[in-house]
Amino acid sequence: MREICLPMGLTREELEHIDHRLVASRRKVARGETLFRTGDRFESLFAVWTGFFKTFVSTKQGREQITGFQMAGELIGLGGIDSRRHEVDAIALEDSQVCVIPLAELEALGREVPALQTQFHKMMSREIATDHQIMLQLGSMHAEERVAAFLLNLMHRLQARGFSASSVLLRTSREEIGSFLGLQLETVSRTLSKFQANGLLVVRQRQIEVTDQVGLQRLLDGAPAS
Amino acid sequence: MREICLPMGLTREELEHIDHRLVASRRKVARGETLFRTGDRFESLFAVWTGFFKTFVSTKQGREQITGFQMAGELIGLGGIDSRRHEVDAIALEDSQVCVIPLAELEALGREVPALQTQFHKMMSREIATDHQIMLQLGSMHAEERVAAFLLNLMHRLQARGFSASSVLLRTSREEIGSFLGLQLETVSRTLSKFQANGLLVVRQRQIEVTDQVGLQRLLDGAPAS
DNA sequence: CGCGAACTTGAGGCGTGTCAACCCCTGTGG
DNA sequence: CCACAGGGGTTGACACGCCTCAAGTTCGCG
Repeated sequence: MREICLPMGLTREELEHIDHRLVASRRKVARGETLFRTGDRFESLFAVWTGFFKTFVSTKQGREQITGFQMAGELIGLGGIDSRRHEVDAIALEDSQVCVIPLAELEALGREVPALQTQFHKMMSREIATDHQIMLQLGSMHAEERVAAFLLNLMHRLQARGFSASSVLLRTSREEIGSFLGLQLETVSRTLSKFQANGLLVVRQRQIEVTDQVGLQRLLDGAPAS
Repeated sequence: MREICLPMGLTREELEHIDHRLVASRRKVARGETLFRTGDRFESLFAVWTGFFKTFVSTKQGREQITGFQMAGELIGLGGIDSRRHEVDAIALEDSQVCVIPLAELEALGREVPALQTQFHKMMSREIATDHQIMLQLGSMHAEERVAAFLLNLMHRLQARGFSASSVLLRTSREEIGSFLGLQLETVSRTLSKFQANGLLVVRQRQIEVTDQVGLQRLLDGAPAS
């Protein structure tokens, strides 16, 4: 399987056609390093190749809201196309590599290769649908439901990439999880402790062993917490 | 000025080329009527032509989170492109008309008219950026800040369409505002009453007269409520 | 004109925020 | 190899903002 940066259901010929034209360059981003900042001029999208990122918006007063965590195969920067300025900060949470995808190139190639165009639209659409689910969490769920949803979502994405079905190594601090979920870090910590007390999982720092995935899911399906 | 459904910075010739090919049909949607439901097969986007809509996601238990209110010139259904299924319900809040835009047509035309393609990408991107701002509200703002942000956003969008700068006729119930902001309807009502008591605005049912827009903005910029 | 939905307002409870103390890892330098 | 520093994490006590429940009012619509 050829290495590609946009994981798209394209034929081999289409891939040959695209590949080196689309991905202008690779870029390494060390843990803690900033990929781009809010207000930076937008020219390219970034596809995560290896590693893990967070993106966040902030208020003038410095409050931050994490808008997403991105792993291999996911795009960063889609919100900046409209204004030609990035509207989030993007920071690597571990040593990472990204593919740089100039938007102008992507649009031009999309005109030649309809399957690429369609794939791009699907990826934008998926981000919108995902964001709506996050709104649902932030707007209508209690702390335990939010944390359960966060863990399950992370597990599903890791499983889709071939990682363990039950063991999750968080790349994020409690504070970052809290910022994403609209909770304080203490609430995240307490919730994880409670899940452990209830036999749903075992916490060891950032290593989470989920022993009862069904039980976590049941929290989301309306079962009252015990 | 010719009537168009995608308000795009296109030349006259480009418009001639597109218009009747792109907009397959118009559709009237009466107040309270459903445009589409979650799970419905996705084939077309909808551009609001006249009127006002809400979109919302729901949990299995029936909790609802409104993900947005759409007015003239805004697209509905972008989140359904990826899965080919709608991922929200869309309901008209007043008698409305929408343009039906088959996605296949839009993509095909986008290949012929780059400016249309770019415009479409911008509109998807704008939805993403907007959603991030909503996450910021839901995740990190207090009730008063959320209501202030909601009102200011509504005023800006109405002003951009040539409506009054200070008088807003809400098309939404307190409950719908609360669902959008992650608050209970009583909290919305109380907050509006408090704003009135503080001289920021005058509430008469769904008619809001904003008498101190700067004061509302100051609430968002970190001034403590009085 | 009258019914029901929408809205307002109050009282009290609860979930999460806030503040603080302590612990546990990790990495670093002696 | 150990001592130490420091950030990240856990846990407790308390406060408070918002939710919940309830009653009463107003308005819109049939």
